[in-house]
Amino acid sequence: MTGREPKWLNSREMKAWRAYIIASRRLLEALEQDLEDHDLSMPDYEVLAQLSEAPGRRMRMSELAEIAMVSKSRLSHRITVMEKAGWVKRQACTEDKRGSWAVMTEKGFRAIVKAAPDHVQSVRARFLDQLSGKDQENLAVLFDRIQTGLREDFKNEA
Amino acid sequence: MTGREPKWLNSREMKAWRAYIIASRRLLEALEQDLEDHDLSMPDYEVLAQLSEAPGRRMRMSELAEIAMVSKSRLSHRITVMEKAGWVKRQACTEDKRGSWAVMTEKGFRAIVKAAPDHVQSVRARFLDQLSGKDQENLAVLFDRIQTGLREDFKNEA
DNA sequence: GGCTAATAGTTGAAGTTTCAAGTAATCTTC
DNA sequence: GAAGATTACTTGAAACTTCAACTATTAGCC
Repeated sequence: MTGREPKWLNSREMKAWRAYIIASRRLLEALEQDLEDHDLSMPDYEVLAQLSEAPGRRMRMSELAEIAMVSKSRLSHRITVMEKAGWVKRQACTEDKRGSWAVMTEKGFRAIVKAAPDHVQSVRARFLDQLSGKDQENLAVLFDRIQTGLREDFKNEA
Repeated sequence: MTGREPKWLNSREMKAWRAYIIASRRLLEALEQDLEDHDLSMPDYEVLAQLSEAPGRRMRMSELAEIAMVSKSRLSHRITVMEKAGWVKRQACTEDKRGSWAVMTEKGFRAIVKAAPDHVQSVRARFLDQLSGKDQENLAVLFDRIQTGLREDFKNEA
């Protein structure tokens, strides 16, 4: 199928990959743990943060799913849970009757406003503070490049 | 609780953080998808890869959980599934009767040997090839630093 | 030895995510 | 204007993860 010699990783490559993947896993773990104080997971935080910044603090489900990088199905389930928590409400969409709005409640807004500074502080302490300004700039370039590279499917290339 | 001014992210910080977190999510997604051809998730791959390199291709559950970075409970469940797939077997540990060995079967070994080159190729194409040698070295340093920083709980510092 | 504490691992239940299928409305096109 | 395709979203079931509780064994200690 993949007719390539299995070119193994050299020491430099191995170090880069392992440092990245292990640190990333642990970093995410730590950030999730920090957020637990606010009864939030990272994806849930992202959903609420995006919603809080949307005009009228409401957003169509599809758009919210896209921008928060979760599947539509997952968002739907998650919104159901958040509705029970009283953080959001669903509202029928009159312009397009197939659609529905996710609308942030006052309670939901208070929750995210309370969580946000702690989360930012957590990101800062655990990630940004470990990097110099120059490091941060370099990193942004590298990861933008990686993301761009993902658009091509490497298997379909000669 | 956290008596700090909510120091927000500046543009440079925001770019670094968002580039990193978004690219990472998508990268992981892509790698997972590549592995699907072999009916493996990344954590399962990690478990089997570690097992395949262990002496006698067997390892105590606790050690395996630790080295593959999964919880003991999760590993136990996962091994149950892998047992059904015929990739590993559990074996009672005679030295310590509380313990048990996860032992890789020949079939499991063939599975990981088949998956490994593709996975490495996938890591290479999607991650390493986007970085120069110097980039890779820098990255290893940065992420090692981040990981080290995680050991301290930032909330307990003045 | 015998008591307690710690360790190794499993288990079942509860919560979460994914997947495929379903409903309902809108768009397309002839 | 009606058939067929597409879009928006939800749903239920299956698979997976987490969590707390549980069994069995070993280690520490007086």
